[in-house]
Amino acid sequence: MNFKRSKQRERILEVLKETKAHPTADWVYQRLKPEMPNLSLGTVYRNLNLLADQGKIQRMPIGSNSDRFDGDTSGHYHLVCEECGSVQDLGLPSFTEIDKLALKHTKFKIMRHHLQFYGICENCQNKNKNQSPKKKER
Amino acid sequence: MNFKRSKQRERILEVLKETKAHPTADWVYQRLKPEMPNLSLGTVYRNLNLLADQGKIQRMPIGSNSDRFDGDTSGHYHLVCEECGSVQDLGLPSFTEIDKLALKHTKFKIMRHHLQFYGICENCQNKNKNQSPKKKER
DNA sequence: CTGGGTGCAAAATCTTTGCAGATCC
DNA sequence: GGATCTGCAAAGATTTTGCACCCAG
Repeated sequence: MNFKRSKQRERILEVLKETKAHPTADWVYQRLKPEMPNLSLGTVYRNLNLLADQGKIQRMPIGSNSDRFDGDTSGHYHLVCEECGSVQDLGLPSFTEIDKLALKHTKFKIMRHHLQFYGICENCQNKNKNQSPKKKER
Repeated sequence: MNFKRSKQRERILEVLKETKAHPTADWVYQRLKPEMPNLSLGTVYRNLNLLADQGKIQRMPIGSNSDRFDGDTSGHYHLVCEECGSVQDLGLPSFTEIDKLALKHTKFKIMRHHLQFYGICENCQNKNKNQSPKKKER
């Protein structure tokens, strides 16, 4: 494939690099819509997929309703709040030894791993002191 | 909630306990359709969600197009083939210490974690010796 | 000029849901 | 008998795609 540059793709990548929000396609779309009124959601999807295939961003398997993407491609893990669905980075580097350890237990050709922690974020912990729990994130 | 038993729910749970396929809702539906011709996909979804909420099965965050479920709720990790999309269990118990380690790095209230390895399964490794790679599992 | 990229809208997937009738206790 | 479940079909939500036009190289 011979890629050309496009303003849209460049901005999408920039937005992902700038934020810590681990956004969905629609979040990126809403974020860019004001400055690019003609932007279409289809374009956002196409470029997110393209960038992920090129390894410039990461698709995140957190099991939420919609795909999320991370502009930080360094090895790191994620905290997923089961109350509000938010995602944060864990300040802990990826354990590269895990792949080697797993290799010993399978004939699978392991390339990488993803690790997510599930729980309740600080914000929701405080909220719940006064309120009853709600919300169900699939 | 006051749950009643239903033939459908029982069979759905049994099917999940019996298989190693980490199936999708549709897989379960197709599997049961012959013996329960009136079964509807909506019922399968409802019961999978119910069983997952009750902790009798696990919803798997592997980032595939459709949700997958695991009837094995013991702590264990998964191997996801990026070629064919199949999922296998890794013969390695869950590292419970990981949660404690992560706790030290965040105020997040961590309840559990999920770990997936991505790569190429044995089957696809052999196939690729003669063929060109194909397929793209989102 | 020409092949990739975009916008738009339609289509494709996957999942949930409202409702009437069936089932469980 | 009454709450819970199911089947069915319609609706929702998310993501992909066909096509005509646009733009980078």
